[in-house]
Amino acid sequence: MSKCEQCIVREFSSLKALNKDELVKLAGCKTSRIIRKGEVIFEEGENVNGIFCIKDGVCKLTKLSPNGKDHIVKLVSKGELLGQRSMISDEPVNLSAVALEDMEVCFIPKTEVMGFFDKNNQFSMNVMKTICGDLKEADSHTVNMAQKTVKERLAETLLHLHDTFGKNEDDSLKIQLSRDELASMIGTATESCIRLLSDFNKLGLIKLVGKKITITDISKLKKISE
Amino acid sequence: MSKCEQCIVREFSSLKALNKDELVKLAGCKTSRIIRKGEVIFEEGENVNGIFCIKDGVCKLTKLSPNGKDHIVKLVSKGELLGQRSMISDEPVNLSAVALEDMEVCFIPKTEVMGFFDKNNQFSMNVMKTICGDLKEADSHTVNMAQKTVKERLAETLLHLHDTFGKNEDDSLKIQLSRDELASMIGTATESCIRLLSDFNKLGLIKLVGKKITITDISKLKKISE
DNA sequence: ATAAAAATATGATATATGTCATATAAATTC
DNA sequence: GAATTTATATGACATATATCATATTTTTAT
Repeated sequence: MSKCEQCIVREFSSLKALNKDELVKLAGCKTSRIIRKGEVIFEEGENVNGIFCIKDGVCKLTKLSPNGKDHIVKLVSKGELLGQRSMISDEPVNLSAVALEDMEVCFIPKTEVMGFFDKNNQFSMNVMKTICGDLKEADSHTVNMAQKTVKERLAETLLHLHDTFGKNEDDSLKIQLSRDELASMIGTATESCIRLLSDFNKLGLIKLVGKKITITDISKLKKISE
Repeated sequence: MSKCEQCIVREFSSLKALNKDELVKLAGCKTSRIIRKGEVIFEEGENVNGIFCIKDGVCKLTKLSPNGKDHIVKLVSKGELLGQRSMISDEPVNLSAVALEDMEVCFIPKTEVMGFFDKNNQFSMNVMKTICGDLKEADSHTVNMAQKTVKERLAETLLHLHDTFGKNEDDSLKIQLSRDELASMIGTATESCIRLLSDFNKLGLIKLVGKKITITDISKLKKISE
């Protein structure tokens, strides 16, 4: 069992507030897991009873709509925590988590986290601020979905992927989503998504090579995203 | 200055965790305000520096979209608190609050609330649970906006208004929204909203008398909302 | 009470987006 | 490495929704 004290990603999450003793205690009760691309970490409605700390990799948080389509609510990556809302609400998770790449995640049981929560004020404050940030973002998403066109949402999403995950040496977006996944992030049909990508390509805003997307004109994309 | 101890609505919010001493202290620093229908409580981007406790009335929380349209993110009524997220994030508010009816609200300065927050565990836990509930709801809204049709969203919203605010003696919805406001809740053009209401009316799902809306077939509406 | 303004309603039309069909390209399996 | 499956791409068409125009009703102001 690796030590949490020496884990770098801890510094990126609420867990950075924990002191040495707490980290030792944490290391003693956490369990580590390798999750392959496409595997499910947890499913909507499940009782998770703890939180996951992402040591490496990226996953999507999805919610099933009554029309049978999955909607990607959020992408979560290295250093972030999963399942905090559900733990605090004391409810099953409302979203599913599925790995977009091979991942390494640690599971921390609820009892342990709640202990830190009670005793370490900075930790609980960090968690709260994270959740408040998520709420602000979620409201903003709702408005985007309700008021923007698919084209605007696609432009915005491409820029968001660029800003959040960066690019490879060849300038293509580091995060690789299928057209289907991209469509389910912006809330449209896969074909519509493909068509608009193709339009952006013809307009010289992006370059498509196989599955790779390269943004070639950020400012015009920004203009389109409004 | 009225006493918080005797205020009934306190029981409906996170404030119910406060003890007698805390309530006396609260009563000493809170300020009460009457807000007329249509008046703004706070505006997106403003520094609010405290929270509002709604003693009476209902308001809408809106966010301006880049297309110039306001989107109604949430309706908030008697007994609920406003501005919690902003206070915890230590950021300007991300939503505007506008009264839908005449209201009575109390303002509690941030310093005071944060004091309770630090010392009263139950209070901070209540606030967190509220915000977690908001987040769950917001994610669900996002998915609805992204995946459901306008018709489905209208049906769902009517049912939600019915469940949340109840009905008058004549069975019409207690909460009165203009067609414009209803449209800005479901994220559509005012004309589309009016047209669909008219369709629902012709199908016998609702009854329209002036501004009043009466739901006459809940189960069919539920079916439409999916 | 009357005039003016705003809200509601409906028609006509344009546009965005979804759906279904089919072709091609890429990835996976045997 | 060929065969099969899956993902991407594009066309044709249907449908949902937005926009603009105009009529009617309701509310507000004088």
